[in-house]
Parts: sequence; structure tokens; C-alpha cells
Amino acid sequence: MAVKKQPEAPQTRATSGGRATSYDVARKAGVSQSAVSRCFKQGASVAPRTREKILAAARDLKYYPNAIAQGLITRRSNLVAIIISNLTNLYYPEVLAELTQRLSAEGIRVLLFSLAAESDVDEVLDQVWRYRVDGAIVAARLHAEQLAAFADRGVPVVLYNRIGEGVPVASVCCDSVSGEHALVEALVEGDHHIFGIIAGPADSYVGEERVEAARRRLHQLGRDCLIVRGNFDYASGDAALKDLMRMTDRKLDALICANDLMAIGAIDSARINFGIHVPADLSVVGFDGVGPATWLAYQVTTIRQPVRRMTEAAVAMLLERIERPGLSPEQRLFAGELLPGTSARLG
Amino acid sequence: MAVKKQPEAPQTRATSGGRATSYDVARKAGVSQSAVSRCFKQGASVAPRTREKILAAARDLKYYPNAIAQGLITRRSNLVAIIISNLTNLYYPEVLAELTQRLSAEGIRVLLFSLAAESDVDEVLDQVWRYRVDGAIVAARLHAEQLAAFADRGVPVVLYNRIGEGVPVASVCCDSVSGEHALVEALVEGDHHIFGIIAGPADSYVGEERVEAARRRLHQLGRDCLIVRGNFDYASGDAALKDLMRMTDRKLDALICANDLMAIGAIDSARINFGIHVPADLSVVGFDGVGPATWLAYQVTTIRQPVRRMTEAAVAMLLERIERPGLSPEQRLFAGELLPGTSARLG
DNA sequence: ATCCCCTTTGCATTCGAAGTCATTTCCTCT
DNA sequence: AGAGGAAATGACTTCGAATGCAAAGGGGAT
Repeated sequence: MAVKKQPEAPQTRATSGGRATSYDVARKAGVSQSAVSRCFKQGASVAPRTREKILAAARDLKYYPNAIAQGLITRRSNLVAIIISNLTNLYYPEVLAELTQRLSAEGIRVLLFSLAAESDVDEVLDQVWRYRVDGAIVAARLHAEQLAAFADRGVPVVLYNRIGEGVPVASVCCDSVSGEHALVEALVEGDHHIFGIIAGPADSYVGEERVEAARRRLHQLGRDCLIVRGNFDYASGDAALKDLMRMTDRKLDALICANDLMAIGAIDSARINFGIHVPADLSVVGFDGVGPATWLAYQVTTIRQPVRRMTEAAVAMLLERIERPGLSPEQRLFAGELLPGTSARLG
Repeated sequence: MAVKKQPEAPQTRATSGGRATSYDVARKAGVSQSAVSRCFKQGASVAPRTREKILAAARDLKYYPNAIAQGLITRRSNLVAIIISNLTNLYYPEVLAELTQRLSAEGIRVLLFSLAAESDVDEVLDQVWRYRVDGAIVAARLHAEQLAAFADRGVPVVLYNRIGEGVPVASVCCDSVSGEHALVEALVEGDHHIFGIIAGPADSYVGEERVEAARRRLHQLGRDCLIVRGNFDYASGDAALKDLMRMTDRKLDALICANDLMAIGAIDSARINFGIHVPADLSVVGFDGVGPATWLAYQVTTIRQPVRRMTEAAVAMLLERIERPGLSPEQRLFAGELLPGTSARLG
């Protein structure tokens, strides 16, 4: 006859696989669950002897506070979403590693969302809401409506290398304008006359900004330019260079690329497909300062983004906003550093 | 005079910022909380009319089920930890993006841990336990004790490009041995005689495995070789080549590198620092098949890892083990593809 | 020894959703 | 009309830790 409801050895799972709870620890240490909780909470009042007993029991049982349960009651998940569109960009892995480590150091965990296509954003946001993240760092295109959703739900966001289009949002960017101006000025001083520009994809904020800044400054300095569009990768640098060669009959003597990867593609293409000497016949400049830009074969003249400082700022701004939700949507603009390289003859 | 404890407009937070709960939805739809819960659960029994009422209310209130609370009660966080040691490796960003997207497609979220130093592993694991992840994919060095902790706590792990040292653990690897054998054989057939090897860092599993496989096969084919150590990055490829040049008086005619990045560093160094023609004077081969390996300037002869299939397998294995914790620690070995390139004269 | 006050401690409740069980509703078939 | 049965629904409990509050403990001063 099966006896129903007999609480036979009911909560003895403790030692069976480390899934001990604060109650298990409390029982073992002969205290209440509250005491265990306090023991793991910074600055709570627990007698030294009690604390030791509890910590010993916790160690024995391999107790780790359940962050899920903590999150539920405190309404703080200690999770931050990082949303990145194309991790294969060569620039973002460094950013991601920096962000993750910095957040980690602040006791915050990273929920990573990597977008295969921009259209996936809404599904990603759905998950972001469900996990009650404390904040988000976004390096992907969000439209006003999506940004508004963050504000609406009170989830602080910091945009990375983009600004809120039409909506004021906290953001960290590298100054495209001053960077491109520096490049253009140096090229003009280096006595270049026929300029080409390889733009980024139309939907890239920094891409458009960089190209526009370069174009403007060239115009101010009395130089015209031809613009062809790439999509930030190596192959498109190659392809764009071929386009330019066709269009300009090889008269080009300076090439401004919206990022390093395309600059590298263009350099290779010029040298290998056209026998053009870089920088003797053609000066090429990029933007970002990613690893390969400094390789011996390229030594791209470029603007290096201060990734450390930018990620540090992004994390700091986000944490501030998590603590004080009302904070104004500050934008922080960091100047890049002109890395001379040898891919361009400068003035 | 302040009235105390007056429960004025107590649970009316619903509309004030999207933090609606299932109770809010239930009240608005005139049903019980259970009904709301069922409504969001696949295959539960809810009348069509009720479902519509509830979904309408949920939409109005911008209700999203709280994944934290779900995780607490169901004991399933739908979180998987991905632990990667050096994201700057150029090979891992692709892997990470693939893994994240595949897991995402399976309804699982990624908790990312990026290690700045191997010594950080224990702190990371602490967090992994706290968040009650359902499983982990690890591309970092774990010692037996750490692996045992996973088993102890019943958290399934899949290792990526490494195996459990001394402990049987599920893993997905690219076959170093067959890959290096193919490279060595092709080089020997290509009539090379003086071999150099640039190894990876001593603590890299694949690094050691690749070098050992190459060394063995060279020996079997009656060729000796010089080994110098690098650490998988571009600069160490350059440095290692310089070392080899000094040691061999430039007699080297074949160079086997433990990964592509060092191969690229070595190629650049050979060409630029020593005026050596690659592949005419020196054949260089790598391993991985990362993006830059196919750039026009390099076209590295290498073994391309089938990243898509490997990540697919890693995710599948992990999910299987989450569903059925007892599953045996299978190891899946994928053959890489020899990418001929033009950095080596092959037979 | 007594009183006072501050530190420790435990009790009870809370967070938000899932799921068990009992009840009600609604059909269908006779 | 009534019985039988499946579907739909709600009340209640549960997950694990945090915390307000009240009670107990401890120490010092007198």
C-alpha cells in the first residue's frame, strides 16, 4: 500500500550534485536561511562565528547562490545584452572581448546576441525583454521604434559607433569627421589630386559618416572624388578598386576607404591585379586600426580607434544609467589617432 | 500628515513601462494567471476565444514572460555558457558567431565568457554555476578538476577543438593529424628538403597536436625539421621566421605553421625582411583556413576547418546531452579540407 | 545585578511563472 | 433529458534567495 504524502527523506538532494540551496546550507550550519543569504551579501550583519560555520557548510555542499532566484527577487539580473550585427567584421571581436571582460570585472554577465541579418533584431529584442537584462550595448542598426522600446521598458542602452537616429540615446563613437579630415588633409598635403573613395554599405552609420566627412573636406580643398560602394569586407575592397580603375582610366592617385579591411583588399588588388605600386603610384588610407592594418605587407595609413577607452566609456555609461535611470543621453565622441603607416605618401 | 500603509493604487504598474506580469495580463483579460501561463506554453489546452482575449491583453500590456521566473520554476535557464580564451585569435569570432546563431535558433541564449588570462577560469566557472546554465561549450583550457566539476554538477559540456585531458568529455575537433599529414605529404612530394615548423604556444592543445603530427610524418618520410615556438599571432610568425633564418642559414625550403596567422606573419617576414620569394624559395603552409588566408597577397596553402559542420555538431551534441544527461562522452573528429593556395609548391 | 542599546538572528513574505489537481463547462451520444 | 467524457479553467503550491520586522542576544556602563 503506497503511503501518500509521506515526506520521506524529502530535501536531501544537497550532496547529490552540487545543487544545494540556501536551505540546505542553513540546515547543515544550524541556522536560518536568512542567515545564509546575509552571509553572501556584502555588508550584512553576521557574527564572525556564524559566518564561518555557514561558509564551511556552503563549501562542503558546494553551494553557489542561484543567480536566477536572486534576479527574481531583487529585480536585478546582472545581465547585460550585447547585440552585434556582424562579428566577422574583424573590428568587433576586439570590442566584444574588451566589453565582456570589463563587464565581467564589474560583476555583470554578458548575454550575447549576434545577428545573422538585420531583420533578426526584433526576435532578439523579444529575448532581451524576456531575460530582464539590466541594460544593453548595441553595435547594430536599430530604428527609432526599437530604441523607443528600450526607453519604454526602462532598459538603458548605449550605442557603440552609432547614434540614435531621431531619438536621443547614450552613445560612444569614434570621431569620423575629424579622422577623415586628418586623412584628407594629409593626402592633399602629400600632393594627391585624383581621389577615389570606397564607401561602406549604405546601411552603415559610420560608413556613411566617414565618406561624407571625407567628401566634404575634399570639396573644401578643391578636390573632386569618385565614390564607389563596398560592404566593409576584403572582397569588396578588391571589387571596388577594379570599378575605380575602370572608371578613372588608372589616373587615381589617392584612395580613401571607409575601413581598413577594404583598404587592404584594395591594396592587394592594386598591386596584384594591376601592378600598381602602393604608395608610390597610389596612396591608400583606411579607418579603424584593426590588427591586419599593421601587418608588414600593408602598414595601412589609417585612423586607429581608441577601443580601450571607448569600451571603457561604454561600460561606464551603461553602469551609470543602470544605477540612475534618469540620466541624460550623453554622446561621447573619441578622437582616433592617425597611424601614419606606409600605404600613403603624406605631406 | 503622511498616511502610512495606504495601499493606494497598489498593483497598477502594468502600463507604466512594460513590466507587466502574467497577473496583470490575467486581470485585464478576466482570467486566471494559470490561463495566461498556458497560453504561452506550446500545446496546452486553452479555448480559442480565451487565447485571443489573453493575447490581446498581453499585447496591450507589452507583456513578455519573465525568463528569470520561468527558469526558477522549471529549473531550465535556457542559457548556455560559451567560454573562449582568446577571442582575438581571428579564428574564434567566426566560431562564436556560428555557435550563437545556432543556439539562438534552438531557443537558447548565450552567456559569453571571454578569458583575458587562463587563470581566470575559476572565477568564470563560479559564475557559470550561479547562473544555472543548462550546458557549456568550451574553447579554453580546462584541467581535469574543472571538467570534473561540470560532471559533478550535472552540467553537460562540449569541448571545441580540444579533448578532455584525462577525463572523458564530449568534444568536437578538426583532425590535426590527417590535416598535417596531408600537408607534409604534399610538401615532400613537392620536393622540399629542409623543413621548419612554427609551433603554437605550449599550452595549446591543437598547437601541440598539429606540430607533433607534422613532425612524426616528416620523420617517417625521412625528413628532419627544426621547430621554433610561436604563440599563434602574426608577430610571432615574423619572429619565428627570423629565428629560423638565423638557425638554418637560410637553407630552409619548407615551413609548416601551426596556424594561418603565423603562416601569414612568416610569409610577410620572409618576403619583406629577407627578400625570400614565397613559394619559389620557400613554401609555407598553415592551418585553419581563416579569412586572411585567402587574401590575394597570401593565398596560404592550408587546412580549412569545416567550421559550419563543427559548430553544428557542437550544438547538436550539447542539446542532446541537455535532454539526456547520461549520454556517453562522444568525440567527433572532422577532417579539414586541403586548400591548395599558392604559398607552397606542392607535388 | 540592572538597564540600555546595538548587533545578530529567525520568521514570514515576496518576486513571476509553471504545473498539479479539482472543478466546471460544454459536447456528444443514447 | 440524462449520462459520460473530454476540454477548459482556476485555486494553490512551488522554485530559491532577499529583506522588513520583531525578537533574542551580547556587551558595556553604572
